Amino acid sequence: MTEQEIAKQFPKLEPELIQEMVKVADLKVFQEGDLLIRTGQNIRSAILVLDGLVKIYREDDQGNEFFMYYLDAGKACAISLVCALGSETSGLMAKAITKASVVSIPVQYVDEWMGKYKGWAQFALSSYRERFEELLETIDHIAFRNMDERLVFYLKRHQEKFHTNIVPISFTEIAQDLNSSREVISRLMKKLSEKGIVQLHRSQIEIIDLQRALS
Amino acid sequence: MTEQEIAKQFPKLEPELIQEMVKVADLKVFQEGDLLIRTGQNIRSAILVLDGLVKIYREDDQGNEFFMYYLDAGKACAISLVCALGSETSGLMAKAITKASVVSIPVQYVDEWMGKYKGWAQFALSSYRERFEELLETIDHIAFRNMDERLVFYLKRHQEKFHTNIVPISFTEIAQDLNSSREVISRLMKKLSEKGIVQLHRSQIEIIDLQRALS
DNA sequence: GGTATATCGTGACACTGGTCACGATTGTGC
DNA sequence: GCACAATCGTGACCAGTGTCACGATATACC
Repeated sequence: MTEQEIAKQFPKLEPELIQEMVKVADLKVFQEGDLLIRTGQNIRSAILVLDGLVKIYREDDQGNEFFMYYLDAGKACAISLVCALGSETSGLMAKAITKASVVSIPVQYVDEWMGKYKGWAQFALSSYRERFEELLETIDHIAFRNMDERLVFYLKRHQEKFHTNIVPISFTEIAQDLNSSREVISRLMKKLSEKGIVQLHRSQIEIIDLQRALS
Repeated sequence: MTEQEIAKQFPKLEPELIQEMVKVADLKVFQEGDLLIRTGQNIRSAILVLDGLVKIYREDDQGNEFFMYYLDAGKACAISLVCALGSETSGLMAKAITKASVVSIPVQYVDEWMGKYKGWAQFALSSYRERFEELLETIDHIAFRNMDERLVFYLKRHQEKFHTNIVPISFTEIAQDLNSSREVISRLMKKLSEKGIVQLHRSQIEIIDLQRALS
């Protein structure tokens, strides 16, 4: 982990802060499918994503999981900041869906740097803000929208984060992410393909034109 | 607005900060039913609740509103901090449900104090954290629970915030808050009263024993 | 090639919850 | 008392979606 690597993804942090970070933080590399944060785990470090993509889920006591949002390079897990400060456990799960490098910062520094480096405080705040907005958007969808609209939104988010029209995710996994069932996704996907919005292939979906879903 | 009043509700803020706050902030008093924040409004000040109770809603473009949480004395509207900093508009609505006194802090100070007063930065962060947790809890309910459980949770929150077993809210309003319909609430309430969990009176509900709802 | 596994399609059915229609009850203002 | 509004109850119906059952197809591994 070099200062350049961090500075590139987190340009708003002060050089001195980055120097200190290199000294005290760990670089952790996760492989595709690895869990960064497990439900119920006591979180002891804040997490900044240097590279790769991480999926954040909410999990309830019955083991239902619900996809909330992606974190990519330059983003921080707001929940890890929350829990780091409070030493609390969380009902959250973070999973690497590509190979991912993250900077892991021990609890005490998260707090200490808040007063010491203005850039850090601003970074933490804007992380909260962005995650907060995403949560609100998520609430909108589950509160006000039907499954068909939510599915389109799901595909759209994937398209935006991966910059590709190929979604290599099985219906089963999509169903889990949306807290639905495979059969429902299957039915809705059929409708989307009939409308020419997507093309279905085995184990992957090709997005043709999501705009058309508005009609 | 005196320093004592503020210090009483916000004991963690530095005396110097409170002095400055008295100088630059406004005290606004809202009557029951008044809107503090309107959907789509550009928010120009952060809001701290000194007294009374405020209800926070999410509203979508079709005018559906969805109750998220209460703010009481000593709490801040995290969204007003968000939007204050970013000068953005929000899809949110804040309504006074009792007579409420709030401290209204112009945008520029919200940001300035973040570096100047450690107590302020910590207060802002912990506001985010608490609101974030509440949002997660809200997501749990709409994602994983049925309307009957959500209704019980709604009553429970009211009981906790108001410290009373009398809920003076019409079925129509509860239905709006839960993004449901009056008839559904009516049916579920009947079940709850048959189980002895609540007693129904005109325009108000008496909570008898919410614990029993678990069975 | 053959077997196991993952993935997907689909019809039948049930349940939750939203909508409609109508009426009953209670409170309010005159 | 009387008109009116707000509140609540309830039956009928329907749409969305979760569940079950079963089969079809593709992929992976031996």
